[in-house]
Amino acid sequence: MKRSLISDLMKSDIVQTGVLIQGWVRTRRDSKGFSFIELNDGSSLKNMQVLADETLPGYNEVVLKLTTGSALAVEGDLINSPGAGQRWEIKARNIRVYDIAPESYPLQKKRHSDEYLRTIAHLRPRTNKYSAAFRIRSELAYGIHKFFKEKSFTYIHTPIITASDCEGAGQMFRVTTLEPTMQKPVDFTQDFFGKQSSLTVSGQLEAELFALALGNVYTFGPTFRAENSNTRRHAAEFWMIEPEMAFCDLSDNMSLAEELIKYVTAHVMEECPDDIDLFARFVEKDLTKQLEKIVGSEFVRLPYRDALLLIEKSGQTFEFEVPFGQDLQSEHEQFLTEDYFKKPVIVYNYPASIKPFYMRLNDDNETVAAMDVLVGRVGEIIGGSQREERLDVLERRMDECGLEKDSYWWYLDSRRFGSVPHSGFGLGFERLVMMVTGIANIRDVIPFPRTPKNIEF
RNA sequence: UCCCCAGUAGCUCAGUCGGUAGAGCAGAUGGCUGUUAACCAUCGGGUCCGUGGUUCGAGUCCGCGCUGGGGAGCCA
Repeated sequence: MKRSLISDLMKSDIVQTGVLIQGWVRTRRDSKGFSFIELNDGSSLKNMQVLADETLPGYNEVVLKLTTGSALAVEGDLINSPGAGQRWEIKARNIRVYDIAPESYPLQKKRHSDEYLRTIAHLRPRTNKYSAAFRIRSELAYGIHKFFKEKSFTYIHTPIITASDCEGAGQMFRVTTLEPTMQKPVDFTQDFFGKQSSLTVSGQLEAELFALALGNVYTFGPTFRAENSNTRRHAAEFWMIEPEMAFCDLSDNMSLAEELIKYVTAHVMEECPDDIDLFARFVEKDLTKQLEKIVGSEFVRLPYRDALLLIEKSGQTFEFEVPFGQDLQSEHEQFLTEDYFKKPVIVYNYPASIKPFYMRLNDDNETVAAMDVLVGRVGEIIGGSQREERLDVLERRMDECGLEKDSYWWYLDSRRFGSVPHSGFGLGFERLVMMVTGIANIRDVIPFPRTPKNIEF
């Protein structure tokens, strides 16, 4: 008999005889002469209520011994449930036990704290909240590919191991086959690649090269930062989406960022209504309103200078002041997105001094064509810019940043041979999942999070 | 890396003024009921994070360490 998914059976219009479901027991309730078993197979939040009668073979030895977490196959008939609370149930004809979970099974049929579930990350996808989170994560990933496919972007796989150091994005993890040693200097000519190499902190530079060939491209892959960040929004290994578009200026870039966020948000609201509803009820009370706002309103576009003025004139007391030339603090971002505009805000034209070399210098010679998309609760979800396409300006900026130009010869070549205006950005995938679900900690939106001092599982 | 908070039963947590540990859930046993995180009764269950100190006496006070969380910075 072919296995049916509980999610499909729940949508059935008719009673069905002879169906097979397989899954894990969430709870069992006994009555005189029969038991109810709630079975979940991960296909959706919904459990199938299984009616197990005492006439079943092995009822006393098997059914009455079933514990939360046990694995079963149930053959039976899909019938209308006479009880309140569910439309369908399965009257079992045969129950096959794969495994009885012992009493040491760590998940109970009650609410656990996120902190505890993190210590059993191998089992937490069996809970409602985490199964919902990871179904949404999957659907978001699909939505992103669908968006770019519909816009005729080409999906590029940029390298994960790289030799380009200091791409402007922080500390990198070393990749080496050399034995660990405290001895210095290390002779990297003896190493696997004959050169010092690392895990990528961004696929952007490589994506730019492909944008200057294929027009519109994007990457979607893992990214690594060896920063000692201990916050709810940073992980050492995370996934990033990086579109890169030729013949595209900062304004087009912002438009695409806004369109992408709206598209994928609407996509999961459409495809995962039950899962979203769980988060709206139990995790972030305001979630539905927030998501509707994201999908339905125009994002604010605010030059950096104007952002400073707003913060100054707000009358609010902040812990930090923001003189020109410094980045906005978290509290300022929160003020803009949560208090003042109450919707996503794109801050652009930042001072060149706080942004990396590849961002295009504006005519004022002081700011660059950078943009950050800020959303409530999560903060910076996108960072991007128009890229510096003028070779002389780019080289000057690299000098100012103290970069070794020779090792970027291939990047600079793109400005020598048919250079054009182009733009792109990086979207933090985990932060997107946080935005859409209301989950507050990045460690809870990635299956097995990597953070400082944490690499279990 | 800096600042703040927490660590007590398998899980969630209470523990007063420093006087020797408790509830709910989970588990086991029995009962009841087309049940809905079922319900009722009984029972078992503790390295009070570790370490040193103060004290007649420390879960409780103090020092150090470990782990977790929140905030800040770095950013996606």
